[in-house]
Amino acid sequence: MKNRKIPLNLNCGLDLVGEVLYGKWKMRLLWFIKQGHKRPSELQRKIPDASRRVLNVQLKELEDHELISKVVYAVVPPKVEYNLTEFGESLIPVIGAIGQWGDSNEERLRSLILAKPVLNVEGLDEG
Amino acid sequence: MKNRKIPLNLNCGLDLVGEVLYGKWKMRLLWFIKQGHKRPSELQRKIPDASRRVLNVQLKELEDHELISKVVYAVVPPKVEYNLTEFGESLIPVIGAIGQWGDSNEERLRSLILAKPVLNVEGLDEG
DNA sequence: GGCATAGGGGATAAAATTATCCCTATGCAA
DNA sequence: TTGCATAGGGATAATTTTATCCCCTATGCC
Repeated sequence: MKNRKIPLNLNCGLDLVGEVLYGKWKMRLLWFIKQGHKRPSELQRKIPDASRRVLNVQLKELEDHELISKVVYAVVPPKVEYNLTEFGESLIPVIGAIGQWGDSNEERLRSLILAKPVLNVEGLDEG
Repeated sequence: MKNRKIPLNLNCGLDLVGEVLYGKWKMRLLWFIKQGHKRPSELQRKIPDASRRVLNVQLKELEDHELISKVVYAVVPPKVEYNLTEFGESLIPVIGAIGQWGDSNEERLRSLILAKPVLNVEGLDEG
């Protein structure tokens, strides 16, 4: 999301959404914040597969895109809270729809995704 | 989508959807196919920013994930048609919701995305 | 001083995704 | 014979996205 070599396509709604929602952890972040997990450390615990650093970066982008707002409390140790903006809230039903489709088709998706075309499997000599 | 070094996360619906829908042109491909643009050359004309090769690759993945089906006619010059499967059809409302959110917020999104933090602008010497 | 907490971020490496280049094949038209 | 339209794909380069490493802030407490 820095200086791009390849120009952005911002032709249609899908392009625009992609720019703010593409990002491995972004939808999950929005979702968990919506569920009340507002602090960075909580989010990290909710998404242990992502490093703290990565979550920070993606949170920053969500903030830049005005989907979430950040409150920094002047206390020690530091305390930070993220909240959905109204704009971000309006995206929740969309994310909900995506997640629900995934949940509804969980088994099928899982097997499709894990099904790799059989090739060069050791032990399957053809000679 | 080949041999991955980093293991897949398939924890929740969002992860699963991501695996089949992440891909710069995939949602657009599904959408255009739904609208009746079924042949590769038509799709290419609809999405001129993507190369023919790239569309082929993504179409193949959509096919592998059973969201579309492919019909090859034994004619010359070659003729191919893609159609949404029932599974792919079920995804259309979701894509519709995403695109609609983007369309509804087009102006705001466009300015947010294009708004880059001012830094090192030439002509703004600070000394 | 050393440690714990809670949060941040620069630099760089690694991985994944996209794009580019160039080749295949067929029949018809100029 | 070259050119065009149709469709497909291997190999590799370029770009973008994620991940890793390591260090930083500030305060209170033992």
